[in-house]
Amino acid sequence: MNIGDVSNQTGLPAKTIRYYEDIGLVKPLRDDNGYRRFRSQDVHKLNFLGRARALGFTIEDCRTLMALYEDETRASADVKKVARAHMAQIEAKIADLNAMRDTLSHLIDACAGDDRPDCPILQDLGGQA
Amino acid sequence: MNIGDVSNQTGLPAKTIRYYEDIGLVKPLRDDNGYRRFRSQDVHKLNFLGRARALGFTIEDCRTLMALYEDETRASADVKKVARAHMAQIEAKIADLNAMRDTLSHLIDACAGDDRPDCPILQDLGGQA
DNA sequence: ATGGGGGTTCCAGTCACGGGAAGGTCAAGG
DNA sequence: CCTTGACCTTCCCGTGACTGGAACCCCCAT
Repeated sequence: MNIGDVSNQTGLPAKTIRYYEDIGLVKPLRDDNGYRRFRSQDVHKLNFLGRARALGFTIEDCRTLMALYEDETRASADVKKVARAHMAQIEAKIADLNAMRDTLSHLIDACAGDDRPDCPILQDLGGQA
Repeated sequence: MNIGDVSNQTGLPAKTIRYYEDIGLVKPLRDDNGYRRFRSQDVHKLNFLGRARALGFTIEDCRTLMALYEDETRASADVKKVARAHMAQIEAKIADLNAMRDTLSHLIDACAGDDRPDCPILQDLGGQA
């Protein structure tokens, strides 16, 4: 399989797949003409990576998870630890964003949104809250 | 005021303040020795920027908001528009993160987290959901 | 004179790619 | 045989909003 087919099958852009090879996440073979040749196990790996990335794991997390995936003697505790650390990050981010949203929501509600210059949003940013 | 004092007053790292000058958000004067000299209006601007950034506005949004802030003839509608667009982005991000968190939460709950290799997290990532 | 705590510039790195240039390869059609 | 067009290759630059660090200057106190 060439990179275009793999891209279609996995939904990952060809650029991304090349990048993943660059950083050693996947190691396709090469044809005589220099084209990458992907085996089914490569495609499987890429699907794994795509799903992990979709869950927000960093590339380094993905590397760790892949290693665990391929290690038959792994302990599921190690996987869970990575997942929990990541979820903590996500929850922290959600909390941040919720705080922003709440503040913004109040400010937006308080703003007339007409052609006059008075604006509680700018007042708040300017420090006269 | 030198940059260190401004940094203390605004809570912004000196590096960040220099960066804001670089991209034209603030224009402090210079002393004869080359040191930046910040007037109170510069400090005020930096506080404005700090608050806007804390609400998650991009630098470009900040530039726009600052321009509106300094324009006495602005229409509050323009400010509100920027704020609403930003809030939409935030809500989209929250939705994404909530979806990730929910999926992760289920997977983490399902994982024994012991010394055995069986792991529903890896199974899911591997495509055997 | 020396030490320490300011300040300055500039360059490189972050993260996970994306855009685009310049060029090689392959299969189909005229 | 030639061309066209769709592939593929590498390489380099840009993203956003900074952060770290090197190398150097300035000023005051001891």
